[in-house]
Amino acid sequence: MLFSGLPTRQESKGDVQRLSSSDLVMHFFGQQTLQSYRAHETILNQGDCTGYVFILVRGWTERRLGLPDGRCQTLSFGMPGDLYCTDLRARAPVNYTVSTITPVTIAIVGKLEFRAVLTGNPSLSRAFWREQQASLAIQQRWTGMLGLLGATEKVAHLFCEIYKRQEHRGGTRDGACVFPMTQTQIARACGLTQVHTNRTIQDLRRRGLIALRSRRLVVSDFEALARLAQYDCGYLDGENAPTKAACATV
Amino acid sequence: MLFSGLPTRQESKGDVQRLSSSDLVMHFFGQQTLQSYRAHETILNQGDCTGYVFILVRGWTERRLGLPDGRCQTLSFGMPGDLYCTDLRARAPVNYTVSTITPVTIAIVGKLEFRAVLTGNPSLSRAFWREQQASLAIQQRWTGMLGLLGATEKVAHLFCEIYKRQEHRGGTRDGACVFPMTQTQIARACGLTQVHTNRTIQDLRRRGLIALRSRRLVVSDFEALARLAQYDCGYLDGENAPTKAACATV
DNA sequence: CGAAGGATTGATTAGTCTCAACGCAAGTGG
DNA sequence: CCACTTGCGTTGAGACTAATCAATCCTTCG
Repeated sequence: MLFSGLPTRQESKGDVQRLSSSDLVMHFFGQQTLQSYRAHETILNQGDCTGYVFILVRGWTERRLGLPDGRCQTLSFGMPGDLYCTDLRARAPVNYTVSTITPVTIAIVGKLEFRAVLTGNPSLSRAFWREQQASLAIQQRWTGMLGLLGATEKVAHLFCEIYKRQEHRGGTRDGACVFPMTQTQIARACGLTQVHTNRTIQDLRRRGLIALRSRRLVVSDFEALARLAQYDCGYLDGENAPTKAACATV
Repeated sequence: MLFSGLPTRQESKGDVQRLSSSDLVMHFFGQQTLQSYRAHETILNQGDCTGYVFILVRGWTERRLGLPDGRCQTLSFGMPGDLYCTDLRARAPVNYTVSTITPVTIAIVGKLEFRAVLTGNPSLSRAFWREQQASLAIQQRWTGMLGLLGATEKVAHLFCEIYKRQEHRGGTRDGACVFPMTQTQIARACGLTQVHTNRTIQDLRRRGLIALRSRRLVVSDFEALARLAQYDCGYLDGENAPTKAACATV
């Protein structure tokens, strides 16, 4: 989300905390390499060591964790502004695989250069840190969801997250947004079978909570969906306090 | 893990990447406030906004995510050296609850002060960043394990993780280590029922993979346990490359 | 128009949860 | 020192969720 202002250029003012003032942007956009991928290609392989940071500029990606026995689980979906390979040590291996869902453009910045820019730029540095905090928060939330929600709730939660993340960047209209993932990909993210995911989605449709067709998601009643999914959007931007959810005493 | 050298003082040399040189340590240990808790107390509440960073100095903690409906899921276990509240913005809310498993001592450092020290100290700053990366890696791994492992594998995976994390700080002897969590707490971490966790542990015992009694875990054959759990220790220290696990093509 | 990938349906099975007890050990108060 | 309490671990039976296997249908795209 660090560079979420880049593609649309709409956050450039009024939000002091976010960094999208053009001089910061230019630090990278003057010197970077852009690279394009088609859908269903692999950008990074689990175990790779690269000297670059990857900034997703256009398109959607999927970050997966592979197990020795071949199974794999999606850890997060990426959309423009997301970063990969943020471990700035020169030869740090990544412990996930990143592949494209749609056609994708990424900006590649050398880690050395990236570090140099950060060092000379406290506000960029702070934004970078915030970005990292947000990733961790999302990942924690995802852990929670997988651990304690049932199938319907999980899928609903994913819909909520994707919808809200797009709303943040102004990517929603009339309760609808882009949703390029197939049911198989949803399944991998929710730790379910593709078949069961299908039945789950049908269930959500029948209840009138969502519509999903031709790569678009329509959420007519977000509140209802969020209630079902126990979704709490507080974690996405660290600004709003999350609800102080009751939690059984240990 | 940032300050993992503190309690035992055994990493102070030879490891350039880790920071435990006493001058760095003193930055905090000269000025901090120490605070003690008994077992089963709450240190931080989901939704709290504090101006402090918490450094776990002694004991074990549990970080939980609570849902509106009261259910909760453990996100990670904390042991000496772990940090909480690393979002350095003054009034950032935490989106998890931290409570003690054993008696605990924590060091409390004001965020302003913490930031100031970081700013003047690139190597500490880098270590802090690494620490954050490690948390994210652990959280990703946890997400993966909840999503795709079965009950037995999950529990085995948790045992592997706890064992390895202690091994890193020299906390193991003859394949044994401290393990203060109850079966209920294990269950909350693995997204299982306490009852089912119990049967699962019995199963692991019967197979001769572990022994667990009076708050100690004995792992006679780590390799076997790791194989069952699909455990790959590469992610704990970013130094070793994780295995390039095969991952089905998208 | 045919091929391929994605979505849907049905029948069956495996894994996990739920509910309900009971056992055992450590700690507490009389 | 014993009776009581409390927390943790263990066991059993039955219900239910989600996985598996196997087709079939629909849509998109070359």
